[in-house]
Amino acid sequence: MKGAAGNGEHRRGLWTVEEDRILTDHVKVHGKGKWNRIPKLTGLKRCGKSCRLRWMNYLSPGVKRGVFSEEEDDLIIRLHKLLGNRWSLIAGRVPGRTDNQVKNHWNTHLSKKLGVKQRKCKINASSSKSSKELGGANSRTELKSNDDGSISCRKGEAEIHNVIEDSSEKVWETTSLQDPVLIGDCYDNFWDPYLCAPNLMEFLDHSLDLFWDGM
DNA sequence: AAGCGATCCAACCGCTCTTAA
DNA sequence: TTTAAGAGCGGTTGGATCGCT
Repeated sequence: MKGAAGNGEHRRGLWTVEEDRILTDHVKVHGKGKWNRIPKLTGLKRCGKSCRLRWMNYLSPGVKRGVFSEEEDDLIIRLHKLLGNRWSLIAGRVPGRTDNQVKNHWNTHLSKKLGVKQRKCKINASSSKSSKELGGANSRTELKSNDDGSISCRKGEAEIHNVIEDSSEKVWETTSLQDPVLIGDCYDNFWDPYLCAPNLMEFLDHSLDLFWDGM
């Protein structure tokens, strides 16, 4: 690994069972947040950022582990086509999966499966470098399509959100009249129309069509 | 069994955004 | 309005494991 964190003050590398236990116990008692205070309060020799990442990507009870299902793959591929490398947004629509998981899965499996060339998203709206190059906050609202078909920018993030949410609502309206058909190992207490609607991909395709028509 | 390259994925970094004082 | 701290994001790295020779 690289860089400034290796100053001897904080441990790096894989987390031990004991460290996991300490962090889990702390979050159970105090809740999430104030990550930078956790090392002081618990004695963990990890930086706050590392604690947050470990909780979000591994220890949080909502995190699903194991292989990705066909449905998840399909959903990720479609969302990536719409959103590009907006991993957190994509992960937000894939229940139980974190942005890191989705990103890794895309880079190691799906991009190969689709034959997508690895290339950087030059106008990725959340990319620190690109937003700097494009000059600040407005860069989030100007989009254009990439060679690989993904959208980099043109509509604002909120609008993209709206398209996804609209689609979600339509799926919900329709499917709530039916008995849910759970695909794969859906979570207890979690029901996501994207995963459960029989025709969910048609809805998503339709919403994508509407999205493109409006551009 | 040993060596070695390929693959996977957890973890880190640098940066921006958000929020509270 | 400014500023500092906290939170979050995407890109990248490197250690562990796998599979082939």
